[in-house]
Amino acid sequence: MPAQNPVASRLSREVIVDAYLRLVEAEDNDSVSLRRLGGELGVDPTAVYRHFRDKDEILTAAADRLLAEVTDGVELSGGWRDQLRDLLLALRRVYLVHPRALLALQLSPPRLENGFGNVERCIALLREAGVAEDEVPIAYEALETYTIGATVFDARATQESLAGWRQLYRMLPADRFPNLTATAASLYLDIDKAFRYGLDLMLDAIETRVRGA
Amino acid sequence: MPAQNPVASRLSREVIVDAYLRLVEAEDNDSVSLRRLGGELGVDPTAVYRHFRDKDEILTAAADRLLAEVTDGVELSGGWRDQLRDLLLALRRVYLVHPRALLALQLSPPRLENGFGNVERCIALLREAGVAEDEVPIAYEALETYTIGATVFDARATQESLAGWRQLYRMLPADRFPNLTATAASLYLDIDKAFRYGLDLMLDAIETRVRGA
DNA sequence: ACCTGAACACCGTTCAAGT
DNA sequence: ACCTGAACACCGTTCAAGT
Repeated sequence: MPAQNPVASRLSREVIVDAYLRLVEAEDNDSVSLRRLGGELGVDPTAVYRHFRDKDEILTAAADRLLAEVTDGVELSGGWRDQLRDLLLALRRVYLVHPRALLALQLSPPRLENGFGNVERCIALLREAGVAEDEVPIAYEALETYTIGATVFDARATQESLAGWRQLYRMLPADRFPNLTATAASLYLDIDKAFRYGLDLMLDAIETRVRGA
Repeated sequence: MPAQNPVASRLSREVIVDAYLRLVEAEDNDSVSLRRLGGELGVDPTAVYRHFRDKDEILTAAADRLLAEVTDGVELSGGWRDQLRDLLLALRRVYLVHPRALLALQLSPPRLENGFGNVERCIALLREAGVAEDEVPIAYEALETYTIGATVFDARATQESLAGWRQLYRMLPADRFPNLTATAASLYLDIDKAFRYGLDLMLDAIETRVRGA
């Protein structure tokens, strides 16, 4: 029985993705560099190029893993409306924590993996709701783009930046901005609530449409 | 009459912002570096630091100028619904062309400038519509976040990336993804139309609520 | 008062060399 | 087959020096 080479196969796609997710979670820093990733792995910064074509491919692999958790972590019950709502809120939760990795998905669709369960589910629920067949794609797109777009935008915000806007609006000349100055103090107090408000608007309107049909 | 120093005051905040917007418009490149900006201005790359604290402040100044154009470029007519719709579509148009500069606004609200007209207008229209006073802020937030978030997300997409997702979804195993494979060919054919669909859902629901009140 | 230019501390990525 | 390490071509930003 020959001695195992202790250096052989220390790295793998899985180990690299693990380390990457550990780093983004540990630091609220904006970005994880390959040099930091190499440090975390105890390996030369360029070693990961033996397993991934470029940095984007690492983000993509990480995102696929995260997306698979969306449907795993949520058990759906109730009518199509509640299920659709819970699914999109679960999607938001994942995007809130890892906006950067998940945004990488947009530009390079991953090959053949496991993160598509939530999309299948969403479309199935829209059909179940009775949305007209030719409206299903566009309705899905609207819900998806709202959820992802608004969430990635919200993920960038900080309490300071939100308070900064409130204060700026409050200080504006009241004669030229009567509505804005009056509303300023109530803005951006709960961005999650605002997201849910908008989602419910969309679901309300869909419900009304399928009832009328 | 003393000779003017030909070098004096070649640079100004305005000239720098002009050059910056010229560059982002000319190139579909991802980012404009300060070295390229210096080249465009015929000046050392670090000269702009005499007029702006950092790169973000340049983006912010550019964004403020763009926002002012939102209300300038659009003449509003009709009821609150049409006006609100036109205003948000005009906001989308500006964000589609300059997503990066406008995103800089989110984190550092500009001092005392002229880009807030559209916000004042939106809130005024929601009041005019008859939205309950305590719902106005959250309704505004939902509409704003949808418009900006979805648009910044859409601005990143390319015809190739959209086609890539269509094809990926189409190739998935039909037994595990019956709805997704069936819908795949109809997805992402017109993302502007999808945005308008979602916006109309929201406006429909608001209309229904204020009628019921 | 404003611009220059060297320098600093970073990036992602390539590629010949090691083992 | 996989990792190393020097190198390349970039970044944003600082700061002493020029005029």
